[in-house]
Amino acid sequence: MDGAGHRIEIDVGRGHRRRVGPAGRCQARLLATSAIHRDCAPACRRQGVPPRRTPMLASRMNISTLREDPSEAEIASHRLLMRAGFLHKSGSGLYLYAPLLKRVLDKVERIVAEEMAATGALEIVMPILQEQALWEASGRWAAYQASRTMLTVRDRGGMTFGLAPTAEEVVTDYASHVVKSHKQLPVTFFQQHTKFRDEIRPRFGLMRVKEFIMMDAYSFHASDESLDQTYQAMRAAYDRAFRRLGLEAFAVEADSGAIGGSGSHEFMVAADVGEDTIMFCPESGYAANVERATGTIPVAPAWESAPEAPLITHTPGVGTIEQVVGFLRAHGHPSLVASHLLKTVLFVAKTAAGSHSVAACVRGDRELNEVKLTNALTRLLTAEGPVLQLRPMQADEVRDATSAEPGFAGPVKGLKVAFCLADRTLQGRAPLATGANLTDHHILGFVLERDAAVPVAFDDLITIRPGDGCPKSGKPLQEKRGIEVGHVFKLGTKYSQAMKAEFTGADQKLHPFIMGCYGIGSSRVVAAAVEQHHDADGICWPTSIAPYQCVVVPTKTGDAAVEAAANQVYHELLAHGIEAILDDRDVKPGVKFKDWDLIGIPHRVVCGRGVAEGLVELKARRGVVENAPLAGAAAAIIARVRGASTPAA
RNA sequence: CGGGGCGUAGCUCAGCUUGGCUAGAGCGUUGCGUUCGGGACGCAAAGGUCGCAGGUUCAAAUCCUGUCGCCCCGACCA
Repeated sequence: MDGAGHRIEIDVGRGHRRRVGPAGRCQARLLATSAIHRDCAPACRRQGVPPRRTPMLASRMNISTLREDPSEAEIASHRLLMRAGFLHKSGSGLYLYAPLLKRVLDKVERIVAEEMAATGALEIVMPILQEQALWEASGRWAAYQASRTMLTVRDRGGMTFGLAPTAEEVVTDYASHVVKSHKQLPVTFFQQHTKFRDEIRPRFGLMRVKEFIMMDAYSFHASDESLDQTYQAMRAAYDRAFRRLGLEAFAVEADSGAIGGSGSHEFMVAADVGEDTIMFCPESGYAANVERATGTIPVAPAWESAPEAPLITHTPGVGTIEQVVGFLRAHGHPSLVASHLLKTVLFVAKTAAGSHSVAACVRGDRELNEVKLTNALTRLLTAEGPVLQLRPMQADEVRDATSAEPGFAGPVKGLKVAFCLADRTLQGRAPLATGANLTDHHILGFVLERDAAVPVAFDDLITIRPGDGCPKSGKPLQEKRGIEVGHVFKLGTKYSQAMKAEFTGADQKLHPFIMGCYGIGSSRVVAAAVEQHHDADGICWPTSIAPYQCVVVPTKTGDAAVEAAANQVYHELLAHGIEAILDDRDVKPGVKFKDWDLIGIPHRVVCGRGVAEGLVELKARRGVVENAPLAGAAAAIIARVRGASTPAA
């Protein structure tokens, strides 16, 4: 089979020169190329042979570049992937991967798979349709229905299925059937498959879509130490994979969200268009998603004019923090600042057992972090399972809970909520001002631990912001934006316990698996790579994931010497396993240059005016033009490609 | 789901306010010719149920009602 492939290539080379027909289209070329596609490439793929020798003529590649940006595309990756013809929108959040993108994605998946396999992980394929019963066994059906993340479908028999947003249930069920003994542990399974999430709002092209491709891995362990080892091995494998992918990615502490579990890190690619905010400390190396970040905040200056005892004060029409501060400063408290206020935000929290009203108190100058509140509530409500949904109270619910108009709530007499939490920075006996649960009134000189009319649980509830102290070094934290391209979780026994997935330990007793899970958004990696590697002319693919490594551009169609030179370089490259394109299109050179810059092929060989003197031009996508002798051109490109695709580890 | 915007040729958009000729332009596509180193030029051509449905009117891309879709800002996540 291999031999046949080679022979066909040579045929292409020979038939290539002869021109037939007035438009300069070459019949022999056409036939030979389609023969290759039919006979060689699929066969190679079937045998797992890398598609390295697939010859490619630009005239047969269905290149469809756009001169203008599609109106819907806002960020670079979306804009450029669309313009260069990598992507076609099929529906909102649904994309067709064009031939060029398929090649990029294949390379991403291949690198990820190699790094996973290098850790000893075993590749599998799981179904995308998952039975409701499995998800009920883990207890996640309700949560995913509540958040409406999972799209459900029904078959003709009336069975309900979910479209896989992730696969903990399926793989845990699998492990429980095939892993019986601690001697088989640890073991890690992974797959690279389509995931579906019913996104509230798909956006940014490939960045946030309903259907995407993700590598998801799941590890099973007999001990926490073993989980720790694999968790660290996975983090290291991610580092290697992202380096090979040409991405600058870094790990940050993260919230584990709906997946659950104890420890969790996200892998971020720094980008201004990223949807996540990261707090970090250059001093200590601390980095965390703002959903999760902790830190120290400056102590509020003393409020000197505070009353000794709680004092109900008429504050007509001032419901917001700014208004209250302004009013009180004008009425006898000129030194009062927002940090002297206690802000009470009211929520309704839903669990499997029902709904609860919740009051959350934070210092007036700080923002409440709803992720932290959700987690704090979940800890408080251990018996009821996790908080499935947290939403702010509507105005009429606020009136019911406080007997006052919105804007005057406080943890004082008249507050009717099931739970009251307060940020731990409010601990201590400093007097504050807070709503009086009475329209147009606040209470001044309020000391939370002395005067609260409801039981208060303290927890970390505020959103950390730049300038707050790093929890490790105490130095000011900084902020940046990132694209989440990967995530690692320690799941513990959350799923194995719920689903009774157990193995026999050395003690001859049954134990639930201790689990970890790990994901890399392969299709999002592609978008992130473009965000990180582009310029005004188009995409600049890292060589490791470029759809092709080199393009050979003859600038004079019809000039026999130029075409011969281009053919020679092209076939030399192919013969050495370089993924090369020959731009045989009968268009002006400028069109070719623009196209390849936009598409982002890393290396270019131009055969044109220098050919008469035996010279061609070499140019890296971001480099400058260099002249080289025709005879050494292919070798030079080969050296560049090889050098780039094996980065120092 | 709340707030904002948009649906007219493959793409980017004019036209709509103030209803009225055969619905336009640029890019792209096809043919012929001239060109040929950074998105050439000339000539010719194809391509539209103006998102869909209903209404008002002698007459609707244009006005009204409904509906569907898409995009942007906020709450979910790889």
